[in-house]
Amino acid sequence: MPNTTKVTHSIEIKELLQFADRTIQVKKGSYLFQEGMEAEELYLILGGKVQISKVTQDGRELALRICGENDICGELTLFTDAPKYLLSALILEDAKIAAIRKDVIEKEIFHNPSLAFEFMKWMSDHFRKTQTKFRDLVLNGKKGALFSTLIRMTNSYGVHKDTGILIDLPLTNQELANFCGTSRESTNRILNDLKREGIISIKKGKILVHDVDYLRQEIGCENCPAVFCSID
Amino acid sequence: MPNTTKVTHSIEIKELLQFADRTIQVKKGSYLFQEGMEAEELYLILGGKVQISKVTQDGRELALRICGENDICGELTLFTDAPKYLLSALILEDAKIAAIRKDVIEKEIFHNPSLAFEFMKWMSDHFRKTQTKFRDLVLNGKKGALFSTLIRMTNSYGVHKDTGILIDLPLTNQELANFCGTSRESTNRILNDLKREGIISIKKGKILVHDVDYLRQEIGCENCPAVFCSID
DNA sequence: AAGCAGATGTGAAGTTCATCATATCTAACG
DNA sequence: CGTTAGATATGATGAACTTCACATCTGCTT
Repeated sequence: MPNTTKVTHSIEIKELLQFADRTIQVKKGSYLFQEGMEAEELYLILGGKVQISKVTQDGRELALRICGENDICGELTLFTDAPKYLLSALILEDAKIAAIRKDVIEKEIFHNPSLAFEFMKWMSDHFRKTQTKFRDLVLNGKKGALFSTLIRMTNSYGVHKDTGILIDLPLTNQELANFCGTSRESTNRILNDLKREGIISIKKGKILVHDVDYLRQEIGCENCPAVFCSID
Repeated sequence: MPNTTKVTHSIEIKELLQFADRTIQVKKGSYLFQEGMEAEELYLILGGKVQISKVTQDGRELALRICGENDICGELTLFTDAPKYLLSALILEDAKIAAIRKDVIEKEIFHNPSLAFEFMKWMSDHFRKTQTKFRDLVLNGKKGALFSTLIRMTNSYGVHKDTGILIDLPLTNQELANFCGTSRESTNRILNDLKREGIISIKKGKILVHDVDYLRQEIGCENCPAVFCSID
């Protein structure tokens, strides 16, 4: 029975699009969904940026991901009868988004092995990203949390320049702090240390990382493939 | 096309057993697999306990899960061509374990929609557990990390007694600390505070939690279903 | 019963981080 | 161009946590 032939699968995750119910345009600053809202759809981002985060009872915010083109969000309640979103999705940049009904996706996955396979692969990759990210946060202190976040952002939204990698997203200190579970002030101090050491520089709210290797080394990065080391 | 009929699925995750290559007995103290080993199988625990953890370059250990009967481990490299285990699996209690070849599982999932569905459901649940656990670690400091770990252990391995819930696992301070990313000393101090306040007591290396609600309240627990709040 | 190894308990000192306070910078707008 | 709101920068203070050191306890072995 065991057979080493590789299973081949011919579709990609963005082909979920064909099961979309509708496509929507959402403006920067609004929410695609919020914690506690009835969860009946999951979303495929066609353009723009969406930040997924969790708000605590005492008003702090933990940012988890920034999704861009071809990312999926709102997937957490699939395969359960949990009726409500667990996280909130804030639009960071005007976005075009396909909405896919949960029941349709579940049914489709049941009948379409290629889609099921591709979706599982996505979940698996997504799990690894999340786990390694949190591992960095827990094991390397607040500095490590920030370094890890910066590295991931270079992998997801980095643009290569002569002098380093530009993270092509406008980010305030507070927004970065939300990804790290730190205070705005701590984030600011660490960023300034990095500036003084020439590791990064900041222009117009965007961070240019001159020396990613320094950041990697400081958190004992094991150079896992970039697909598992991203912020999306 | 959209149809609200609930998809029904008739198998459970333990039916993976039918695809097992072999069943093995593993002794306490040995490793089922270790980081960096060639990963060709995933495992279904039939009995005993297995702790999954990550060892850092500087020798610290972050414990992630304790798996018991009907749990799956070694699943992280499924659906990728990553050839090596990313974590280590230490046997805490003599275990009986079914080994299932990755290529067999991938193929089977491709051809068996019920299995695929059930496996996805497992992955989805597992993701939620992991994410909420880490959220607790990051948002509520080391004390919150320990409280969260204790709560999860009562859900996974708790036995109800007159005076509270007994976590039926022998755990040293160091082992608990490894789950929280803290030092042994900090864990010890927090545990002693809890003892003095009558929240817990410890007998023969096992923790009896008298007041789970106190722990829940301190970390702003949102009372999610126990299936998402466990340590396995 | 004595001895030993591993686990627990706890003070003291140092580091990391959050919080509060306040000053400065920057971009947008009349 | 001056005003203003929001963002950044930085000192000071205290809380949280780690580290080191050492004492004590506990269960196991001979």
